[in-house]
Amino acid sequence: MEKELAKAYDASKVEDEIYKEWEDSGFFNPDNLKDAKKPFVISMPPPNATGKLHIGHAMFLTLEDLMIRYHRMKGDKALWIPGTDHAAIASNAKVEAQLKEKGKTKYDFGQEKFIEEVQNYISNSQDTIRNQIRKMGSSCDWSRERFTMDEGLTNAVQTMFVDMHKDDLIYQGFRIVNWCPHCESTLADDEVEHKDQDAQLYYMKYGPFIVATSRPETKLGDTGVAVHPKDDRYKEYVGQVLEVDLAGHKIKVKVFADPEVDQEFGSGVIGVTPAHSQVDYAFADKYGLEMIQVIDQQGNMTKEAGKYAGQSVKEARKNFVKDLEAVGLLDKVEDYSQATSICYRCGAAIEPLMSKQWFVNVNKASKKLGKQSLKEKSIEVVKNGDINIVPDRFNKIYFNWMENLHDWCISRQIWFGHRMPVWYKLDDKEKNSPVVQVESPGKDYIQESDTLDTWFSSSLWTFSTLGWPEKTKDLKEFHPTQVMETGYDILFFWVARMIMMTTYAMGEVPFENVYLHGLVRTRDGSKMSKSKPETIIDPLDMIKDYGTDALRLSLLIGTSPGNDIKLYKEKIASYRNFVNKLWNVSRFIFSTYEKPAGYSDPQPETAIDKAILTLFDDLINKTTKDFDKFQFGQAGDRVYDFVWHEFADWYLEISKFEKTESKPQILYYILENILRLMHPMIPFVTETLWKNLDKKEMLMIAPWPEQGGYDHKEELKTFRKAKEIITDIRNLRAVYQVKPKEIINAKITKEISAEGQQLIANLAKINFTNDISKKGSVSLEYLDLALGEVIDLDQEKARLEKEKKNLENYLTGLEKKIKNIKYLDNAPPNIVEQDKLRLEEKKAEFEELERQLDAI
RNA sequence: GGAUUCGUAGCUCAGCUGGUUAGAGCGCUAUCCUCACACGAUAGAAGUCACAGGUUCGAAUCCUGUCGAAUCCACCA
Repeated sequence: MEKELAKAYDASKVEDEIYKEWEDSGFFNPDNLKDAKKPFVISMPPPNATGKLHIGHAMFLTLEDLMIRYHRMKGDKALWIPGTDHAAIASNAKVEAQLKEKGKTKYDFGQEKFIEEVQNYISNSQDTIRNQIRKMGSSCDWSRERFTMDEGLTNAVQTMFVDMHKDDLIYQGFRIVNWCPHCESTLADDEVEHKDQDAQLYYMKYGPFIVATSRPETKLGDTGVAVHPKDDRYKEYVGQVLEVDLAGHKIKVKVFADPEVDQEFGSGVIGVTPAHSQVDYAFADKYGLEMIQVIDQQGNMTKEAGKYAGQSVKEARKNFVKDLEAVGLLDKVEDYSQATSICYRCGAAIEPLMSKQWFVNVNKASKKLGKQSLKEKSIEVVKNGDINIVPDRFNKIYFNWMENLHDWCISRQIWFGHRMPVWYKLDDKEKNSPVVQVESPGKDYIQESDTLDTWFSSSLWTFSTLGWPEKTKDLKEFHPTQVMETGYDILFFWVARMIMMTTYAMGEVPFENVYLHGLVRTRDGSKMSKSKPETIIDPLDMIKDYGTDALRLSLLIGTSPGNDIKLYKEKIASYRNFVNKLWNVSRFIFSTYEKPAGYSDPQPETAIDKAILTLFDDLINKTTKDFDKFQFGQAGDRVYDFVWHEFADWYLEISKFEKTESKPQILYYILENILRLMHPMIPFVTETLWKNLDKKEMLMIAPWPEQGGYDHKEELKTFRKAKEIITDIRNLRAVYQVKPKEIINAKITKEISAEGQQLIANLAKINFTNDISKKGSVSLEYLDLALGEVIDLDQEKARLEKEKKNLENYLTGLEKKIKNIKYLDNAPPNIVEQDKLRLEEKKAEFEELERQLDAI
């Protein structure tokens, strides 16, 4: 023992120092784990380099660090690769917002200068984030840290693009895409959110029809009218081309019949606007309709919109409706709830627009994928078990999404992001003849100004971080990775795309297991949001107040894979209390006993010794199994219970009077192995306490505990029985308000071992004597207790009667069960055996109760 | 319109392939500043496991339906 331990554990005093020792040791880097062979690799989901960590990050850092530390202790070559994501759209938006505060826009800077601004901003955020990851105790390999826009990863992105283009899996296409007028960029289908909004449905007179629409202004670009083939109301018009006058704006529409049309909705007539609706575009394709674009990329009306040209969509709608009304073309307006598309980043309404973009073809068979498409391959590797998703209900969700996947639009019109390796001749204004290669083809070429979807680069994350496309040693040794741990909210955005891109590029899966955690929510179950700052739990504040270990436990215990958790201060505080309990257990052991020689193989002497070692063996076994099955919450719960309610509450208390040579051995043995078992969950306090064991090596690389081979079932039973008797006596004391210090006389009425007597005497404050006064005495199984004058015999009788009744009911049920022939025929023998034993035990208890009642 | 999850003590949740009289933490009640810990100790109260059926010797656990909460997917003008 070097120094006295403080009365209470102060996390803030030790955590930074301990982290530095870990980091300096070099063991975060698996190359320094000398005897380790089997790789265990996790690629850290790279946080967006846009600000600071939130509680969701704390969640994944806790879970991933737990797995990494567990495997490192098990002797695996544990590698956790950290990194950050450039988060193209988010970074652009953040910096643009900052500029706006200064009254400027990105156009004041120009693309080059603006990108510099973004880079400055990102590099600041990265520093913050690195420190915060350290604060959580994360044992990741900083020497391998990557950034989605560093040189290596940029090379990977461009190489991938060129490869896929060669294989026709990336192509340029002119079609309807999701356009966010606020971000001024395209979005992928899954970056669009659908929300029901209160809207108006306008019924307008439209030639011979009435057409219902929520967006009247788009009707200016109509080129078709769709009705149902069986709708007799409109039969005569099908096949005709009509000229329709919309308050002075003339359009030509071709009438056609299609079974897709719902006769019940609106008027049963659809005005078809191919340039501004996905559905209508499909119609146009099928029936050969013209396309007229009436809305531009800023969300304003084009010159095709006639007198409304230049107006915003909103203005145009108002004015157009007014005009319709003026000439009596507006039939009626109804309120209804409309499923509107909004941008998942900024919340602006999405405009479906025609545009030339780059796409990943998910349906085209590829030689590289054994003649399967990206989609088919991605489904296959999950179906055949190459990838295991935890919890498995997400399999279904994954398959459903994959099966319905459309081509992925990967080009974005924002300035900051990966430039595409695409070049056009200077005079190719329409961008019709792209040259796809990493290097510029020559001076008379300019590079495509669009950038790539952020998820394109992150989908390469597991292998680009290991050096791909170079054939590096790391790539060979550490890919595929073992676990991808992330939130279920990015299953599609990220996990699915990693599977798609990695199976193509590497011919293998990116990871063997996917562990999906839930979202951290507020106490009432709502999402923590920036608009309600009081609901946000800042991990750094919690670390300051309660320590990192307490925060980590609060994110582990009581959680299960895929399920959301509610987090609040009181919860974290209760785990702070646990950490302090562990601290004081250790403090007691260290200050009471010198470290005994040879304690790693303790020799139990008493029944209690044997019982606690048996329980502890079981704990080691179950914790290991739970970790292997990703049941971290359960593992935490179990260890918590053992430490507090078996080891501290009973064994430690017993060691205070049952003085044997075995005690210091066993106390040190169990304590040391508790520190090992709990290290992956609460690394700081365990490593700090470990120092008092004077070990050569740090706990972080100490071997994972193995069972000691203690299996003393009889002694365990004795221990349980003793606890029961002691609790019963304590209960009586409480009921009759015997002073805690007062010693009760008792006579033994059945055989009871000397060890048992000692336990009862000390823990229930009993003095054994044959001379107890009959008055005010009560009989308990094994004992007659004299409770002095305090006892109320009537009250005691009533208490016992109640207990007897309970037991009687239970016994009746059990007896009936055991006599049931069907039960005997069907139940497994061990269950029957168990029940018979229980029946005997309870019968004995019942008889004892009767005896006690007679005595009163 | 498809799909999923959840509904267990006042609150937050465990309970994995059906087998003790259903558990924990917080809160609550009572007694204690007992020589590791008041971030503590001891004892206790508290649940028809949403509801209704079914399968089974046996159901909180499996199946069906109902009600309630939430989430995801989807091109309803």
